[in-house]
Amino acid sequence: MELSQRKEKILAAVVEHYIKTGEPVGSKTLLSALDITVSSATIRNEMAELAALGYLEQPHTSAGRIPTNEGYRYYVDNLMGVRPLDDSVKRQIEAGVSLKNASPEAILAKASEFLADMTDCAAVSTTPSGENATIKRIEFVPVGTRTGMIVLLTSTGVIKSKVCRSDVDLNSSMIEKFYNIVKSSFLGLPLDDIDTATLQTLVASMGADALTMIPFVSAVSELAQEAMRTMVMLGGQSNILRYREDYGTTAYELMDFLRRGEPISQLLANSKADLDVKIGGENKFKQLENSSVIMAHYNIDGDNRGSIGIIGPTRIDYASLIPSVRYLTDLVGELLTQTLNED
Amino acid sequence: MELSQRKEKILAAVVEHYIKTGEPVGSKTLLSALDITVSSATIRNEMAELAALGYLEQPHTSAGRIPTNEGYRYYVDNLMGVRPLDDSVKRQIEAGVSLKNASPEAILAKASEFLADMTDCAAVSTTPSGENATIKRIEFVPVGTRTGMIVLLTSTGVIKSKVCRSDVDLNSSMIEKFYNIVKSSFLGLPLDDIDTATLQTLVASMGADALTMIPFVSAVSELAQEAMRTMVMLGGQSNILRYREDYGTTAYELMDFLRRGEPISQLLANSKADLDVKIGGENKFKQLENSSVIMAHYNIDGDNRGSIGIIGPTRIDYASLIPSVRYLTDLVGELLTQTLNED
DNA sequence: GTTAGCACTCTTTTAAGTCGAGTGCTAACT
DNA sequence: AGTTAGCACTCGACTTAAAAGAGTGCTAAC
Repeated sequence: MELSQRKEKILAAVVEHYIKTGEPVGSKTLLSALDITVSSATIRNEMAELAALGYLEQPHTSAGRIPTNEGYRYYVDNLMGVRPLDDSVKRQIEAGVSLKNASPEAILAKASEFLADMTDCAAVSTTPSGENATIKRIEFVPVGTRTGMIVLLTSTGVIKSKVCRSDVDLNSSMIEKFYNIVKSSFLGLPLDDIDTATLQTLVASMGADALTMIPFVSAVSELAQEAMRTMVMLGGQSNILRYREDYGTTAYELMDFLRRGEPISQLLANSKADLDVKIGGENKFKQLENSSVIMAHYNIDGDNRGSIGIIGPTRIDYASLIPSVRYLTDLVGELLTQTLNED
Repeated sequence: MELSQRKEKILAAVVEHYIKTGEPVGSKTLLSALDITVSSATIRNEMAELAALGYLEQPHTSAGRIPTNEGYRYYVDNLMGVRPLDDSVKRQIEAGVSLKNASPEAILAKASEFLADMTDCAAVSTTPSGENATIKRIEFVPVGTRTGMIVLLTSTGVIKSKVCRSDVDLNSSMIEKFYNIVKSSFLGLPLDDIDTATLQTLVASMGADALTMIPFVSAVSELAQEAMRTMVMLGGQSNILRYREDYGTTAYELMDFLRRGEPISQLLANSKADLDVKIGGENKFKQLENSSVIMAHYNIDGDNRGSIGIIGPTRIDYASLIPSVRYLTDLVGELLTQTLNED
């Protein structure tokens, strides 16, 4: 659908004004905001046509126009000027995510917290997917006579630990056996290769040692499960209250939706594009009917590994927020790549 | 301040009715809720006196009475029947906090989440204070040619890890030296004994090895700092919206207050009593002017170690929530004690 | 194709009036 | 002295009416 240049100008102005004020915008307001030398009547005509095309709508007969989801979409796809980020903003973002020697979880948690503060939206991020991760290292740290702590380190830098309780007193030969099993059967193994079937054949192959080793092996398997699960980091839920009246659903429902990480991670994972903007109903979830999501993927070693995004009202400031999310996400990707390659 | 038995009965009825409905309660309503055989006029007289004493107040001239903070206080201290918990509730709580082989952090996070769901309030918990914790174990896990991961385990079950980057390539003698230092200088040491002064004397005593060992030692010190810092676990922020109109401050301010863990941990730490109820302005923080906090301490090995609490409107249901918080907190204490002693 | 003008629509604001819950007070009663 | 019925009074909540204001759509002229 091609629009005349003037229509585009008007649509852009409506979107931008509405984003800024939250008020329906009328023909006169538009006139002063626009550098076009036409009368308000002309603008009214144009707006009527834009409304007929589905880009604008009226809350009620005698109010100004507000963009429809399609209007926003057209604006984001064709009209929005993607001005490059200000250097000061860049530096601000850099300062916001830099964390020395931190774990991936900590970096991502910090990133969503910071992004939320910066954008006044709720922000989410997911930890790197465990899909292509392998087991890099497993350590056993004895703690008591029958207990020890197993520490698992993945190729994506995730570290998980778990207390493991043996059925008999520990001794050095057991520990040695455990390390042998680790070496022969776990190290370098993709996380998602560890399922009950492979575990069973492994246990079967251990013969007499099986009984004493089972707690260790199953602990490792549980750790692998945990390490594979992508976690959702949430930040700035309180910002939802900032634009309360813009979210169609009640603020409560939205917050509740965010709290359950599951749908969020689905939301973020479903998008294939490098940077994705979902406007209103474009999201599958009805709780997000009146919300927009701006999300980007970060890469580790060039591999698409996880996402960072913000959730705001549909009248979110796309033009300035999209570059910010993009920049921050790239930065986090670099940071994570760097952290992991130093290991 | 001693109140006549009838006044107490009336005060209790007002408090309980207001807690239940949120509406100011008048003399006639009270009459039917009370098993006293007096007229509404008598009740009015009594209520007027209770108001003069500062236990009740009127939102406006022609409305019923609501309790003042002093009224709630008197109710909580003298009137509230502390009926023992229902067995079904107990079992529910037990199911809510039980988590096998979990870290203290996970247990506490789960506990506040569960408590929030159960009480419809926001819930908080703090991780065990590092005050009396000692270093139980330190492990070095080599990961790259110059990097490794240091894992620190405290006597309170906290596990922290950090990447450590050496200035020169790692070799086994360095690692051995590190373990010697750990053994002689760190193991068993209280976390709060590790300050820059002791570190400096330690480094000084190492002579020629100082240079290569500094990254390791300082990583250990950072880990100790981290392990000592009590963390605040937050749950059920969205519940704040449930009683939005009851919180004097805006919901936003309150959520924002919760988000910064610092004041919360101060709040919880400041109370010395085993179980503490702070009503409205009794809290130092102005964001909590119209909120009540019910908090309890959990003990590990009989030692007061951390707190769990809920934050709700002043018209929170003290009588039934206090025992719940108490029970859950005790349970968590037992669980943590058990988890730690098994190690 | 553009524009001035104007009637029309619909929300928001303001004002006024009514209703009702609940009180405080007085005077009588036990 | 304590209790109670009765009643005037207060003040918010709700209803209705009217006025104001913003903005449109349409028509007719340019």
